Amino acid sequence: MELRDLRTLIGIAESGSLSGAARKLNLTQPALSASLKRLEDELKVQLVARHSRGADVTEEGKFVLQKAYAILHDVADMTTVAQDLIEEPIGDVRLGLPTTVAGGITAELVHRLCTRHPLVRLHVIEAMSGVLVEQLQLGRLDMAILFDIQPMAGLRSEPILIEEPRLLVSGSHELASRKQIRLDELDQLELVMPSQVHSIRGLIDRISKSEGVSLKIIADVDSFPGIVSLVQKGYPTIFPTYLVREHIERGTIAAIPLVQPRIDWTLHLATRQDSVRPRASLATARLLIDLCSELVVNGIWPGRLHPRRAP
Amino acid sequence: MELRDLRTLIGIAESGSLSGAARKLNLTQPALSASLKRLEDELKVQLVARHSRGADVTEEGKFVLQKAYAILHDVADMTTVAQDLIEEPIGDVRLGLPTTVAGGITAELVHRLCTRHPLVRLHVIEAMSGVLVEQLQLGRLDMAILFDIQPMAGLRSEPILIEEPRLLVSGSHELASRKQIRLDELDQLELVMPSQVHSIRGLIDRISKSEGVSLKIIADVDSFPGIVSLVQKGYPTIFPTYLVREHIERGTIAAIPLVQPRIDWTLHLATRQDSVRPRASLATARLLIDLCSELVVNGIWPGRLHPRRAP
DNA sequence: TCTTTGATATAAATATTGTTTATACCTAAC
DNA sequence: GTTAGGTATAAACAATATTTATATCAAAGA
Repeated sequence: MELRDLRTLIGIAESGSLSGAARKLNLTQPALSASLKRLEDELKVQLVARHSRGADVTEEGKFVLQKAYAILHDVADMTTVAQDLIEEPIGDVRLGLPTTVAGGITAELVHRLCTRHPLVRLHVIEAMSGVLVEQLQLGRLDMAILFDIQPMAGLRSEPILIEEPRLLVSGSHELASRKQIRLDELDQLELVMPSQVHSIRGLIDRISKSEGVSLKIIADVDSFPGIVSLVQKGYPTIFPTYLVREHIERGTIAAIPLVQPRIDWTLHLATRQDSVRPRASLATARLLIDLCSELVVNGIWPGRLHPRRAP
Repeated sequence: MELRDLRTLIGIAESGSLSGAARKLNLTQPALSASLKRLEDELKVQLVARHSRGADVTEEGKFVLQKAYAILHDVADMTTVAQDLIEEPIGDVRLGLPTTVAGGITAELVHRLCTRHPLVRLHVIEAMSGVLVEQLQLGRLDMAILFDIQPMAGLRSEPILIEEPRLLVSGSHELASRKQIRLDELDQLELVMPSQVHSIRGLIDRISKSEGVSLKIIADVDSFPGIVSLVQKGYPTIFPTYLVREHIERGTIAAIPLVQPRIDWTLHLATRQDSVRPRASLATARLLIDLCSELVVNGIWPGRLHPRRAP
């Protein structure tokens, strides 16, 4: 089946005759006749009742007609999308970032976006991964960085990079000089962690359970500065290192790689796909991914590029 | 634009190369290449990045691809609908009927449907017109007979017949022998009527207001048998005559045509259009319309066919 | 009633368009 | 370097949609 014949059907429905449709579509009447016949033969339904004063769409035809309109409407949508994609990006973009990511990239991203795409206005919403997924689905966000996302209708997601969280201890902690540490060694420590609504906590809980290690978590702290100060006071945590980079450089916090098992997760950029004017989203996504890749390649953001991004 | 090229794009996306898509679509690689070029030229966007190891859909291409899937999905839907239309009708049909219609046609409709389309199960829901519209929109009904409907998304409606309500008085009433009556003569009478949620009452109210006639309605009665017994006790009403046919023949109720202004309304059959398997609905709709037309033509149902049904 | 008008159907010729064939070229992998 | 697997391009070819020309039909009007 081809769109040509659907356009024919619509033309006939709207003009009430094959000849009328032919005039409207700049074709001859036999061409219309043949086109309609093609469609009817393919669907094996009589769509149009021809008579000497014109032609009427049959009851059956009206059902098919309805679908034909929907299809051609979507086709028009598609060309609109394509048009939009080649024009200068403009409009609002609502970007959701998890706490552990937002602090490190927001400023630079906003700066680059202003420079490269001055007509795009960026709204950054910082929240937990779970909240971001919800907001995305509700349409309140255009895109978000998420952890280990599963495919969802209307969303397209792309892996960006793989992060390895580390054991963070204060610089004066007895473990501070360790080059690596096994998960089962942690059962002696009094840890602080974010609560289970954070995906990192969920991951740690799952892994420690499957490894048969019981961690002593003495407090759930859903505050990044709170966790940092607790680490410095002697309560270790397992956390991505990006945001504590300065502390590590100053030596006030040590970040010890975890081995056996190795723990990592993938950061994805998930984007809503239903927009009819997606160019602003697309431009932002590109800058965002470029920025993240750059930070990782330059070693500023500890982690490695996802294989699909750096082959 | 034609579907051929959209299929090409999807094939390339799914196989990761032009040659792969060509194999899958039973075409040669240059044909695919040309098809893709056509699409890209038309949309003026590069959809696929070609390289020596295959081809990747670009970011822009993914937006277009998404729409392409939607379109071809709808095309598949359309063929399903068409298939359904030529097979033996089967399934459940939920039909909504206003009170003044249900009593007169339900039995015969069920009987005919059982005979002609034994695989179709009919559910008749009797309710007020306003309720029926709601239920239709909510998807709880497949079709309904409604009064003076306005076009709505997802519904197709077709006029069936025009009813003229009459003044019903008891056989012994002083007006019982009148051949016709003007609306302004009714201001002396003590009337009963259905409440304003019924469309007949809304119509009467609008007309009497615009004609400057104030009717004395002494009770709102939302019960058909209630109204009939009140008429017999001496309180006239304005009502369709179909359901009181027997009373009229026995002379216990007289039905007096209203003139100046003439009052009428059109009964429509409204059908949901979003079903993927509409043949049962369609078959039922046809029987229903045939039945109504028959009753009108034979004079059993007072009214006249809509001009579009009886040219 | 006969003619005219405006519609559709059909067949053959034509034009367009998509497809294949043949070839060149590119790049990653061996 | 050679090979394998990919894409691009041009010309020949095939398929198919379109036009032209004609036949047919039904309703409206003389």
